[in-house]
Amino acid sequence: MATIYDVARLAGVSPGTVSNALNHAGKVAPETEKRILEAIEQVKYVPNRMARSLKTNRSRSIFVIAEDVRAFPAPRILDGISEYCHEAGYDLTLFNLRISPEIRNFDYGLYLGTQRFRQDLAAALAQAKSLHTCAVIYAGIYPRDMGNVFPPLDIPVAFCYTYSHGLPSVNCNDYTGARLAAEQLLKTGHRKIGVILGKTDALPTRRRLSGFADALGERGVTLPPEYVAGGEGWSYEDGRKACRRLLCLPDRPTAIFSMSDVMAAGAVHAAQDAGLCVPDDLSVHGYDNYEGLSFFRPALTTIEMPLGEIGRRGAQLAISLSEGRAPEKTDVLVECRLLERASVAPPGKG
Amino acid sequence: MATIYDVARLAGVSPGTVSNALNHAGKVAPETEKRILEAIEQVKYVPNRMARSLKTNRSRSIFVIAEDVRAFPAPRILDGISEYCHEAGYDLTLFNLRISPEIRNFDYGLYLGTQRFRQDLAAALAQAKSLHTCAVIYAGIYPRDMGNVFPPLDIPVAFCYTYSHGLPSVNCNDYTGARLAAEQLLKTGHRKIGVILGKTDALPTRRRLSGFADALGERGVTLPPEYVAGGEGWSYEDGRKACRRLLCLPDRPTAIFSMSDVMAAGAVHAAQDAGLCVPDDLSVHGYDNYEGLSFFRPALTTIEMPLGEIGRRGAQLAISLSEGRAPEKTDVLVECRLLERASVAPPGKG
DNA sequence: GACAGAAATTAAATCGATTTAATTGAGGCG
DNA sequence: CGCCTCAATTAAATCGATTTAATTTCTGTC
Repeated sequence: MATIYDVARLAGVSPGTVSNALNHAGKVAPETEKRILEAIEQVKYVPNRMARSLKTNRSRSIFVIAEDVRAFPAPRILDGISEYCHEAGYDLTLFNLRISPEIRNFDYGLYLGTQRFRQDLAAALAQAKSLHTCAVIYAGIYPRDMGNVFPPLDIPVAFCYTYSHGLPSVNCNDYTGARLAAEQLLKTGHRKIGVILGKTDALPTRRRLSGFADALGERGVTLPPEYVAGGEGWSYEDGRKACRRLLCLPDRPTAIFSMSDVMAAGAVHAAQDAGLCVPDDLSVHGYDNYEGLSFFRPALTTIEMPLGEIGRRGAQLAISLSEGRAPEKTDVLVECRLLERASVAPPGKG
Repeated sequence: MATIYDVARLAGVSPGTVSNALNHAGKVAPETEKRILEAIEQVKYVPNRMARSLKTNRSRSIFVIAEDVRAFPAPRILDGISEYCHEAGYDLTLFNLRISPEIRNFDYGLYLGTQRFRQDLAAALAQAKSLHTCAVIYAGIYPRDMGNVFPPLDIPVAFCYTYSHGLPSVNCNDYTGARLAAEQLLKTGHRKIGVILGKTDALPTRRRLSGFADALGERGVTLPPEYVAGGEGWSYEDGRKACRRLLCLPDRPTAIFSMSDVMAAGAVHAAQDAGLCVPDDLSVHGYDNYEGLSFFRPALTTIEMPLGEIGRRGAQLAISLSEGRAPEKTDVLVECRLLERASVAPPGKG
């Protein structure tokens, strides 16, 4: 590998001048610069980032800790992070916590309190320190407060799809997202609308519920307590069970807003099992735009979360922070988007 | 940040001794080591990887170039790579080429020949060189030969889910994978079996076809030319069209082997549109275990590709290479696994 | 008690860049 | 012509680790 000394010798200048040509445009005479550039080309010189970072104490690298890189939502967030980092000239080191699917579904909340999780996180952060990374991005699989488990750190941190005390974070606006769903169902003509909640104690559940109820209320539509089902979790089975409950009601809803697509899929199947056709007899509105259901029939009308944007904004936040620019807002909320597809139709057709 | 000098001063030794304690077990007297370890603990010393790598000229890092980190199969491959790297004490720098979904579906082959792709790849490799990364892993979205576009490199490279001339690579065994599917259909009692091909010129298509035909042949079952459909692409629509064709046959097959799950989904819908019930009237066997169809009903019987394993073996290969150990095999094929689900049943029930 | 040899430790050089302070050279002006 | 200024360049120090060669300390033996 060619070094800056090789380039300097070939161009007949000192290493300092080569460095100046590379890093401080205008400090070197044009014809000298030209000679240097030619020499660089000739010996195929690529600066050694180790040496540079050692001297400058700035690595131009971002350290991403992902809870589970394999599954939704991580890949899309990672894509956004990677895109922004690339544009900003940073490179990206990835650390996957590898929270297994079993843990995700069954004892995720518990897991975060375990010794094992703390150790893995500590190992990740030690690696980040050791690499003298400019900033850390923590990308969660679930919006929640990491306050109890994230140790204080002397490197700037941004949280994507999670948050932690007052630290910078980027999340979806669940309140307005749920409003979009409500408005869509109202617009389509529904007045008797049921809701399938996510896990009750989860923040997104509460925010989505309040957005949804507010939007209904503004149009004079009430949400009776018996129309609100679910609350145990986010799974297919949860959605199925909750939908069955709603369908047993004497005056059953004509539409259901499910707080996740996976639960919506369960709800659709429950309706079908009860002999109902979706959307003709019952409309089902999802949330997430979960890619695991891209071939689901009927195609789910849903709320798309801008995960790529979350990653991009997270990276932006992290890089601003590391460059000493204080961001104007540390708690960024990005807006969701309605995707009109086939699972919502006017009521009373069937 | 504490340095090795701080530790040395606090422990009353020289920096060299601290370094020895850390890197050459047994070279330092036990009680000295204990003092050093305490000092490290006390000042929270974490070695500076820049400085270490600069001196040793070994970064203990792996550079992963992914064609599209957002979508199948990259996340699962990345997970495997990340797992192995972590175990081996390497860190992982990610570079996403960001091949967009439109390009993937329409002019992917063409795209690889473009100036733009070459430039992006060159940028990635320059970054890898600049970071003095130990090895590069190229993770494709599609098994094919990168020979025409991958420039010669002075860093070891391993290819995952792609290959390049005689360079080390890890792929799925398409031949035995397709045999598994054939054996499953035969075992279930089918004798009239149609095939929906992937893109004709793709290597997986040819390998899967020959495995499938061989397995049938060994049991005395022939694969008449009119039972082989598709060949244009891998999409839902391709599967749908191909299935329609097969169902129009005078003596239509009782089972169909589709070379991708997405095409299998199209095939199932084509059968349903033709008034057939899957699996009672027609069995459909998929390939890939594509997660986008995890909620598809009927659940697809399919061949699972061990993508995590591909990543793990790729990382293993890359790290062996970088440490100067020549791997015994440079063209690794990992075995697929049959997933029995609901879309395959004995014939003649309907 | 002297001395060889082994064990433990250290001083100093080094990796490849950046940066500061010093130096050189050119041009302008009285 | 001499002096000052400004631009361009360079020499040398530095970042924080590892490593080599040198040095010190310790042990055992005759």
